[in-house]
Amino acid sequence: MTDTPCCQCPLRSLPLFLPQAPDELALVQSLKRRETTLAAGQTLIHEGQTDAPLYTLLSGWAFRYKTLSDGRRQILTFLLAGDFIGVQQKMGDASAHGVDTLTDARFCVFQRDALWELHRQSPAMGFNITWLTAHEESLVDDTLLSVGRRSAEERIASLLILLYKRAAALQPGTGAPGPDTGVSFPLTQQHVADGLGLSLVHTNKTLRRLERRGLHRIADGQLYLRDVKSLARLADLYGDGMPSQRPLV
Amino acid sequence: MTDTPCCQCPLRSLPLFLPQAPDELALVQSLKRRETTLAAGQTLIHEGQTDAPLYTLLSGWAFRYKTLSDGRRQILTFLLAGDFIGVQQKMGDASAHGVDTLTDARFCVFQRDALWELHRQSPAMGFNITWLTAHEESLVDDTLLSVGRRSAEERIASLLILLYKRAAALQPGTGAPGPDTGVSFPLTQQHVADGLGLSLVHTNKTLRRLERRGLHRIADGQLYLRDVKSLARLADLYGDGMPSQRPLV
DNA sequence: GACATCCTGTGTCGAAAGACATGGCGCCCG
DNA sequence: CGGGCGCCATGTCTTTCGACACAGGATGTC
Repeated sequence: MTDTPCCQCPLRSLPLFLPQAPDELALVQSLKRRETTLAAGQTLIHEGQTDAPLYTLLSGWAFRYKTLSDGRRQILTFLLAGDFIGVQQKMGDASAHGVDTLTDARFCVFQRDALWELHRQSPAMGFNITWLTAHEESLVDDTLLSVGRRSAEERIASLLILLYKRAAALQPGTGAPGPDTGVSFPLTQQHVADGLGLSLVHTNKTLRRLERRGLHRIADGQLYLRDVKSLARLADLYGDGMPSQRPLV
Repeated sequence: MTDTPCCQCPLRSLPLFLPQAPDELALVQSLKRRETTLAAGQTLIHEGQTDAPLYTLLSGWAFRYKTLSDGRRQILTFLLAGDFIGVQQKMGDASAHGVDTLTDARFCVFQRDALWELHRQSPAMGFNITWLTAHEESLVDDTLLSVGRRSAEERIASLLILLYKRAAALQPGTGAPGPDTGVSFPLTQQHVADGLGLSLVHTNKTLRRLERRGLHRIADGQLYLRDVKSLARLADLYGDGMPSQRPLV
């Protein structure tokens, strides 16, 4: 598979992403080093790695995580196409979190000083980076609320809805979450558990309970929300509509 | 109390903060609207508020939080002098969080479009904003690891160490955390509980247990770390030294 | 001074979630 | 084609943490 020029990036034609001015696109292109592909279950950035470059996730799923020394793992956020990776490790510092793939995934690789060059050469792109970073933080904020204050059922309901929305926004043609429109859902129950601060067993039992109550269904790597209303009520999410348009670097 | 020009801001003379070029300082000054003071326990930004301006916390303590509709509250991060507030709000719909003060606090108020103007007029300041936003996210990441995967004792040990370090870095003359050098600690046990996803009662009992074991002491609004080694081991923190230098907007 | 409020401290009890064990199913692979 | 492995499922038992109840000290206020 050969690299695609930024201006032909298939992501950019999705309605989820804001259009980019040609000169900004050229700037991004100039900072891009190459593309790279990783199989499912591989590590893109090791926890504690010092010299990780910047990436944009082009396709597939991944996740950021931290672990304790005895192996306990917390997934911080799930990464979908369009997510920008690596801003958090402050320049020259060790990356505080690891990044692993959930599926086969393709990444756009930027040179190390791209973060500064983007700011220097284009205030608009700098602003976009800030936007993406702040957005990413708000995802962590939401998860922290869940893990800190929601019950296991509520956490799972919340996760299913939020991931469904993000995945659907990347799947052109997926309309409102209906009982029979599925989105790709590559997480194992272990990932759900690690993302919500639950044990694997308890996650399994809770998922089964919700499924038996007819709230959702997971089969063949697809997630179906069979009763969004009930899920949203459970999660205490007054979730309006689809995520708003966002920049793409 | 009258406003202080940015160039005389007492924070800037602290070794914690990077020095700023004069023209950047002038830019920040030009976007500053005024200063404002809030008493302890007041709300600076309401959850769900859409048009909040940007702030820098000049002195005192505050915290960001989210609540569920039945009142359960999760504190996302604690804010200390130098923290920049409101980047997430500018992004529109998602994740409004509230900001309340813990102590009397003084804020620097910026006009609403300061975020964009900083990027536009100074790439270096834009980069600083990104840095601060990424840093803030890494604090939430740490908390999420705690709340998701650490036991109550471990969470509290971790919180005490991290807050101690942040507070000490703002208190010139505070050296290494010793058994008898205290830092200001204005949190009630309810705040600790809400920051760690614990109940008030369980927080109280856990704090008392650690205190009786001689790991720390809290008295008269001061926090003393009496056995940093043990605390760090408990928290699984390979905490090196003081926080590194950071920009100040 | 009587009272109200806020914060801390403790005890008992129950519920939610974790630990451990075991089994089944699909899949890959030698 | 049998064995190993990863993931899902479920039962039982234990632990952690939360809910409720109540008490005491400090502070503020009328």
